[in-house]
Amino acid sequence: MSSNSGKLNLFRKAVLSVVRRIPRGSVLSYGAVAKQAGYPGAARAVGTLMKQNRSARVPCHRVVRSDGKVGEYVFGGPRRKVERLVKEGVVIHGRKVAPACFKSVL
DNA sequence: TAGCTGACGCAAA
DNA sequence: ATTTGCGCCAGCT
Repeated sequence: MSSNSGKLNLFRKAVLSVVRRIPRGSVLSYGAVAKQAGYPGAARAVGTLMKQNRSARVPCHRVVRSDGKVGEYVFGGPRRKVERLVKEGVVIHGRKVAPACFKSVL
C-alpha cells in the first residue's frame, strides 16, 4: 500500500467517526465536520465522502451547508433529506435549518 | 502525472 | 436575500 492511501484512509475514518456522533435532531456543517475531524478547510472533501457513503450507520443526512441549506443527498435529493431531518426534530424555516440545530458533539 | 469535477465556504457585488 | 467568483481538498478519468 502507498503511504498516501494510508493518509486518505485516516481522513475517511476521522470524518465518518465525527458524523456517526451527530445526535438525532441536530446537524453539523460540512466545514465543521472537517474541522472536528482534524482537517480544517476540507469541507468539499467531506462532501465527497458523504456522497460515497452508502451505510445507514453513518447519518450523512445530518451534514448540511453552513448557510443553512441542506445541500445534496444521494438517496432522494434535498427533498428527502429535509424530510428525514424534520422527522428527527430538526427545525427548518423555508429552505434553511434553524441555527440552533447546529450542535457540536462536545 | 495532469486536469476536471464536486453533497462546500466565504467574501463581494 | 441572491448570485458570482475563487479557493479549498479529495476523487476520478
